Amino acid sequence: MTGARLVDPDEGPRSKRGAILAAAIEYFGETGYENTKWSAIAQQVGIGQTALYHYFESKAHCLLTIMRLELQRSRDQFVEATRDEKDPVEALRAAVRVAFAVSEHEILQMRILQNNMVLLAGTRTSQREETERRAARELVQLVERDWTRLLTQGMSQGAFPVRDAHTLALALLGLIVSVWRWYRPSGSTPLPEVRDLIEGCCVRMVTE
Amino acid sequence: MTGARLVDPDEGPRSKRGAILAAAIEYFGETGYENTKWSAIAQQVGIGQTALYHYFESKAHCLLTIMRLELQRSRDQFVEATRDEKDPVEALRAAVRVAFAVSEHEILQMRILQNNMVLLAGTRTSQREETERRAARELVQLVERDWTRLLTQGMSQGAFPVRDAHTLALALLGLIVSVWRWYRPSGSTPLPEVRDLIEGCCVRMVTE
DNA sequence: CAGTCAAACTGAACTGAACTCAGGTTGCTA
DNA sequence: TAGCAACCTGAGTTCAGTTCAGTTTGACTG
Repeated sequence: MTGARLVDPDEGPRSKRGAILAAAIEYFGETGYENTKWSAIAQQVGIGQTALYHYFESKAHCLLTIMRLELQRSRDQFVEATRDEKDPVEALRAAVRVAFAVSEHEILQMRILQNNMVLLAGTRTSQREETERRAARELVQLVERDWTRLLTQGMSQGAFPVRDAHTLALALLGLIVSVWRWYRPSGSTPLPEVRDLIEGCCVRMVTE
Repeated sequence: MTGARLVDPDEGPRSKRGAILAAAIEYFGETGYENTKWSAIAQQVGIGQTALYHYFESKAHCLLTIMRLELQRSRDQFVEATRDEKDPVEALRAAVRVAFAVSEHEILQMRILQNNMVLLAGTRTSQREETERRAARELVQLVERDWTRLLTQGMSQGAFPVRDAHTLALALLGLIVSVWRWYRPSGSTPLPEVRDLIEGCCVRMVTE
């Protein structure tokens, strides 16, 4: 476990960093990043707007932190779920299932991640923002490599027909994360049902 | 053909609306919506910033127009490509192929659409923005219904195993449009290759 | 070919949300 | 109980998007 909790271990006892992140996840996830006022988060936490700058360099820095934390968490989960699974098909199934084993807060974080992916492309002007951005980008590439490796291993073992593993990995990832664009806990299809359908799709996409 | 050209038929001969849309697609697509200054588009077109407001109520109104136009165009293409195709599998293949039969400018528009989908969720305060937003949302729902119908028909004909057609349609759509998040014409994998891979994935997802 | 009018445009001023500044307060540690 | 780092604040700044109050352009009419 690399560790991706909202509460950093090395922060003071009266720090509101965790509370700010929690409030930001709520607002950014429900209302959207552009649509939520930075000051609304301050109000929710019960501090003045300017106090936010004690913890984050900017609104974007906060967003990037949320995205990086979620990437870290989901990657850790992937690694743990697939580590000692020898059978490629079972490894793939485990990877998909763990991607959908999320709390309501984590659903919001995935949504935030998907809706603001574009932020990871261009470089940031401020120091700490750029650091978070690079870390997040790095994690995205790691995740892509993880999935690609899972596929190449399956192909070399003969479990999957040989195809462009990297592009196929991007396709699998695209399919899985696209769910967070439309899925709502209040919706008509429960998550386990979605999960099972997507799991089947992923397996069929790769095998045969 | 419903018609989704950049140049509206009922606009004056010295109108710069088309030029503004073209410039906006370039900037929003390459640099991102938030990252491009509204005034940069004015400069590109060769007018003052305030002249933009003669054509669009706001920067967001321009963006929503671009998104609506692209939705309209791609839906028209889908309808035309699948209209008189009886075989469900062939209809599916045709739908996927036409989704990837796009110009470079249309690739940018698809990217813009994907990166700003979140805008279609919340209501807009200004009149014309809200009109465009509703039109775009309506089109999204039509597209989802088109794909769902394609699947239900295939299922009732026994060409596809019976599954939750709507969720499966969302999955197919998610898979296809996710390509525009990472695909670059300058990248290593050419679009026809991507198209063939995705086409195969879609067919395998749905059949068997 | 002068007059008219709507379309097209402009510079200056306004707005609001993100952010900076110049300090003030709190409570843990020694 | 003194020091000091973490934590916080109100007042002010910035800047992109937007509004305002007109001015220019050119197609069409009489």
